[in-house]
Amino acid sequence: MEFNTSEPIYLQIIADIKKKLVLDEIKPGEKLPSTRQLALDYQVNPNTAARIYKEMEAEGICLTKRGLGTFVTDSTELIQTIRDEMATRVIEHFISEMTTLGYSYKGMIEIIRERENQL
Amino acid sequence: MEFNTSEPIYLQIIADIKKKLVLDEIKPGEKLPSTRQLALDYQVNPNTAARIYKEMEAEGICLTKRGLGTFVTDSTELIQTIRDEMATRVIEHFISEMTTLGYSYKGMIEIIRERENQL
Amino acid sequence: MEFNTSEPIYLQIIADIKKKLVLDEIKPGEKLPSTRQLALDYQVNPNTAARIYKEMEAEGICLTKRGLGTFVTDSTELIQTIRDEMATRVIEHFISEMTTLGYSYKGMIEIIRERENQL
Amino acid sequence: MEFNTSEPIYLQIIADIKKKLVLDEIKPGEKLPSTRQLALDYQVNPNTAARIYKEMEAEGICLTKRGLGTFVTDSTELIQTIRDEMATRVIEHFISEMTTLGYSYKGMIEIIRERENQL
DNA sequence: GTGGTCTAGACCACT
DNA sequence: GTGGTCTAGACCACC
Repeated sequence: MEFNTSEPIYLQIIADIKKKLVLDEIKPGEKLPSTRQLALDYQVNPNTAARIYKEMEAEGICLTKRGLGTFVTDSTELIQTIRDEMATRVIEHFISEMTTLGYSYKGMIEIIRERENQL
Repeated sequence: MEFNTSEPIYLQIIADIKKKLVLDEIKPGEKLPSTRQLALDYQVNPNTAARIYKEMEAEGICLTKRGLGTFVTDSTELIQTIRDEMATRVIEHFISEMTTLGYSYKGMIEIIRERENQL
Repeated sequence: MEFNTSEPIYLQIIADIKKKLVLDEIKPGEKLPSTRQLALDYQVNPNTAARIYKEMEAEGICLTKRGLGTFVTDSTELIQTIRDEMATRVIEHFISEMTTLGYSYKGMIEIIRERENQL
Repeated sequence: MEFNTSEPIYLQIIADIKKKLVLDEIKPGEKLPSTRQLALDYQVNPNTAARIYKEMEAEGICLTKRGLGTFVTDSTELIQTIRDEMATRVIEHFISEMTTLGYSYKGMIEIIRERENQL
């Protein structure tokens, strides 16, 4: 995985893990790799890996069981909520940007249709 | 203008100026306020204001004439290009994100329509 | 290092670093000194040092990894490209100037030979 | 004439006039345009035009006769000297730059020959 | 420890 | 008056 230099690495990795969750590549309740393994997987500092689980735990996405490891939440509702939150953020950002660029809602829809036809 | 604490002030101001450019509130070839004036307008340090114009000049959006001031490029083509580039980047980002979140093009259009009706 | 008063210090330092790069005194992918260290090395303000790396990053010569430091690009191709671009610029400038001064290509070669013999 | 934004306009114009002198487009002893006319010719501020003649006078290239105007020196020797000085500066700059880029004298000659053949 | 940003204030060259 | 550069020193996020 390549990192964008402008956004914090740990946030990029969290976003990556969330995507996997949402796309069901990681199943609810599944065990996540250890921080050491995570550090190896993403080629980052173990401190950074630890921070990632800490942040995700604070968000309720995963929880750490002492001596067992870190597990994804088994609440499918929470996963759905995450998905919705992510989508809402993406959409609001999109509409706000396009509006300042002078696009109407109609124009946005049109341009998405165009893209679809280009496939 | 209020600043978001997470994004650098100078980038927020650049984005603001670009918006004005794209929305034709600033005309091609027009003189921009002096760095000192810009600093007063946005309540920032003159140094930060200078940085803004330097950055924009590097992007080709404006050019400075020694002792005279800073001027927006008079190339309407370039302005149009900037607008198109901005739009393209926004759209591609949107589609890529929404696709990984499991949305179809149809779904995206639908959700935009919903937003429109909520206004 | 002594600075020429007419050219900005930060540009002189950038030129110095580029020279080292081109002459292979700095290897591709190598870590550059921290901004604070660079400031000490060249006896300039840390701010000026930071500006140097920022400028070089904009040129694609180096890239910074957050919290780790600044690294020279590991692309030997890019370094070669930089070298070629620098050489091309220098040569074209030379030929154009000498031509307007009334020199022929033969005359240019002759004068370089003379200089060589003066060593 | 287009101006380079990084070098002072008055120096660029002086260089331009010197070229004309060296290329014999301006003859020794010839009357130069008035500062007002010069300002119009180059589309610059009259202050800048005045500065140009002042600087050139300091270099001995021209002299102002009260009520008559500004005249180029009629010393062909001086013009030759100017030509030589310009050439020397250009050559030294070239050799120093190419040397730091790792070129030998032989290499420089070769590359000039190549350029000649490309014509 | 690393770079990124910002403020404050100074000096300079150019128009 | 205009931008360009530089110093000094502060705070922050990141690794």
